[in-house]
Amino acid sequence: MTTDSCKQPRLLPRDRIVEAARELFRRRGIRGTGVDAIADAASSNKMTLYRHFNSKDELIVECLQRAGMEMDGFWRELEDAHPGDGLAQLRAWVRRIAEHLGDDNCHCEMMSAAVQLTDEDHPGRSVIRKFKDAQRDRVVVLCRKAGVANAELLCDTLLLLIEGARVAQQSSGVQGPSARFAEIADAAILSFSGSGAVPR
Amino acid sequence: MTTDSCKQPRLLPRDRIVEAARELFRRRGIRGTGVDAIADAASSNKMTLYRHFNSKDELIVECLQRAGMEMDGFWRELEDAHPGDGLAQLRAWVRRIAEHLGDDNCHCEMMSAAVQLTDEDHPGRSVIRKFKDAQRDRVVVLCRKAGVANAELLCDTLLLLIEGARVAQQSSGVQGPSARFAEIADAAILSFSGSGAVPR
DNA sequence: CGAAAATGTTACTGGTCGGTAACACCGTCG
DNA sequence: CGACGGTGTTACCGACCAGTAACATTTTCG
Repeated sequence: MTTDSCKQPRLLPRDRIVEAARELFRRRGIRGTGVDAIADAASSNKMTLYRHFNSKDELIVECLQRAGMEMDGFWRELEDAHPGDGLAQLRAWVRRIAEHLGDDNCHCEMMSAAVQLTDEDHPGRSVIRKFKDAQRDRVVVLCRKAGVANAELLCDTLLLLIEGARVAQQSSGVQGPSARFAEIADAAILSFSGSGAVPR
Repeated sequence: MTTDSCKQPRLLPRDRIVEAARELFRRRGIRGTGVDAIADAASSNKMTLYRHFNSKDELIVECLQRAGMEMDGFWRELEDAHPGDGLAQLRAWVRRIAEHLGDDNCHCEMMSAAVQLTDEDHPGRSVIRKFKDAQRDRVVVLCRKAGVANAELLCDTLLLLIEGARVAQQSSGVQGPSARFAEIADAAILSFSGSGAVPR
């Protein structure tokens, strides 16, 4: 009856709960999702949930950490596909983000959580903060490897464009400004790398 | 006791309620703010609230509409300050957004609501959508007036950068990528207007 | 003034929330 | 076999939620 996605392959209850929570948080929002609904969607129950997590907030933290780990794997794939080539990795990064923009899971858990976790002291906020800082470091290194003149500026430009594309999709739909994200981001990369070590 | 901001000048109860709601929505989130808290903050009570609004959702809609009207006034100021000069209006727009980025009220009510109103059919979503569409139309007209070659592309670039700056501030704080928003947006305007009908 | 409208007060409903207690079930391993 | 750890079930708690009813009070205005 429930729209599940992780019951068949008999994952451990803990993993089913986390994945069910992530999906529900995406669809209904964090505050709009009750622990009962999470336990149901995970084909488990509230008691098992609270045996693994002392509170809903702890579960939220785990969800964010897992999302961060998935992104880490994502970056590793890029490095494997274009080893040492910062420019190619940047381009591939932009392309894959653009591809996922329309998905139901568009990898915007961090962004959504950052907006929904209004409490400044929520434990999830430090997870978001650390992830974003690490992401920024990674991207700026790629920009340097790509040989662009002002690596920090291109880095922040891309980060703003990406976050903007994700949130603009929530506001204006897929036909809004985010539809041209790939085009815009590519142009940014080109303009920065073109003025430095110019390709072709 | 309560951190009010609109009780002294004895506004109408309806206006006090809307303004109190907007402030609480900003600080605690929409789902995290109860109607009792809104009525209290407005130095009013739940009954008067429900005499003016049939539901909390109606109040949310009114808050979004009022936020949109404030932005309209904002645009009118820009037109008055730089009549007919699209390029100057674009620049002033970017500058003022950058100035407000650090504020507690950074004019991101629409964006926050777009993320928090997870229900696709929530009446507030159409308000957001209409506002964003109108904003896009306005900006693209300004870009054309500014004489840039690809007005639509500069328009969407700026819109993505702005939304990105606002949400990046939630994720990474004021010292994150959004700190360089003005610099980045100015560079975008320059690169577009410089390559088309070049000034000077 | 006096009536009518708007506002305030209290108390209540039915539902949901996060979180817990007590107990039953079930597979694993000794 | 029996003990045990992980899991499921039911019921419950106090707090909060959106929304309403009945009544008292204040404000507005003819």
